[in-house]
Amino acid sequence: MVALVDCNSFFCSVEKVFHPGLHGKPVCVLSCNDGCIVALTPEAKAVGLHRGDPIFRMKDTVERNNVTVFSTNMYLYAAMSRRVTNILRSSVHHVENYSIDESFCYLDGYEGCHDLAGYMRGVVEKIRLYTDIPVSVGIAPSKTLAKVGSKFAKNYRGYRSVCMIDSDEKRRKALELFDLADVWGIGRQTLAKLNRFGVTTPLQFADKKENWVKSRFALPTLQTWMELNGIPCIDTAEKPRKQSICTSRSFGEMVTDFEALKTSVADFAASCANKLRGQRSVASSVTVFILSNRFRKDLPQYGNGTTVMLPTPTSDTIEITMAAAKALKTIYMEGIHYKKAGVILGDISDASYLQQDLFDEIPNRPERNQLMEGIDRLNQLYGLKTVRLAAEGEQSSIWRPKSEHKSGNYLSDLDEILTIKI
DNA sequence: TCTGGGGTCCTAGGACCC
DNA sequence: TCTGGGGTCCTAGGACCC
Repeated sequence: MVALVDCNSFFCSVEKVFHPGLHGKPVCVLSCNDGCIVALTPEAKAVGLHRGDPIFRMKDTVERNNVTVFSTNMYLYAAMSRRVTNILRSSVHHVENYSIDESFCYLDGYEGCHDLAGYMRGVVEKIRLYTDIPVSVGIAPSKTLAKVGSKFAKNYRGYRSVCMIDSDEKRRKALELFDLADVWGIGRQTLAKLNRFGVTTPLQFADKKENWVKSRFALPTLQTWMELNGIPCIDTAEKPRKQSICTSRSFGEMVTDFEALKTSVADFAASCANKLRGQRSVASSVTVFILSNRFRKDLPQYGNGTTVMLPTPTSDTIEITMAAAKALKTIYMEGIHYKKAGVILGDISDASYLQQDLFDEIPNRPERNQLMEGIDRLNQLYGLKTVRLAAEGEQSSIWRPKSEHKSGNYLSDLDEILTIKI
């Protein structure tokens, strides 16, 4: 059996930990640049807000219902996520971190000595006690069914945070009541296709013959079908190295000037290089893309991207930033109001396997690597971007995303730790 | 005025090889 | 008269996830 542990409205729950008084109140957290709603509490849903709503359109609803709005604060959420994961790892032998707010716990070996649901309820209580984050748990023979279970646990109090699907009757009952669109692995396209064949519930889908599914759908949908029938086949093992690393942002204000655009691309390139070194990798290609504002039909639209190859695989910020600048020059067009840009590193490999290149354009590579290590160490000690390239521009540049409702770095900045008066 | 960011996997088709 | 079979690798785009 496998358990999925899912944090309820995770980003909102984290904000609520540090803002006592929001309990039971509508809260939502915005995407970068204060754009759309990405997380919201049930109370916020109840007043008519949805995930994905652009916040500027919901201003009336927000004001009328006294909804508390937060800008995104990923450092805070990541720090809290690590705490939750640590508690899980201390409770269950084999834990796989699947996303910032979800983990799979493999319960092999726990069946004999524990009542599984009871055991996991203990874990839920521990997480609540130590972090104040509410979680929901689904337990089932496959991950897809565990996900179904966790949704039931979240939506019905009677389960007391843990829903176990451990018999065929329970499985069929759950799949009959569950929304097909909410099944893990069924996206919009697959849902529409299933509907065209008259399949409208997960149970109807699971009850189809294997050949029926095989002849109409590709492998991923077949796997979902197997999982719904209790046959585990989806592998979510944590990948040691990312195959591509991307940093992209929408701009706070639209950018027309090449130099301003260049500083944004330099900033993104440097972030990518930093992430790359973080996983001890090197990259061989740098892709830069730029986009105008697709919502402004009154302005000329333009979007383009290009990839440059690096002569030697590298994780050097200076080299990567220069390559990105070169790429940008070839796609920049004057007279466009740019809204977004991004940098993607590709052809990633392990830094330790890197062969020395006789014709390396950087003769003092070992020293350059030491320089990067030094920069990383300083930035780790004194905060991100404390030491950075001049090319990355001012922190006040117009392209920096808006973030008008951001809470503090309560878990990572000594000056911002909350003071509690008793 | 205003609309997110970062990934993975799969597949079809083309290019190329012997 | 009339043009094979089997394979790999790469890439772009689609679909999905959080």
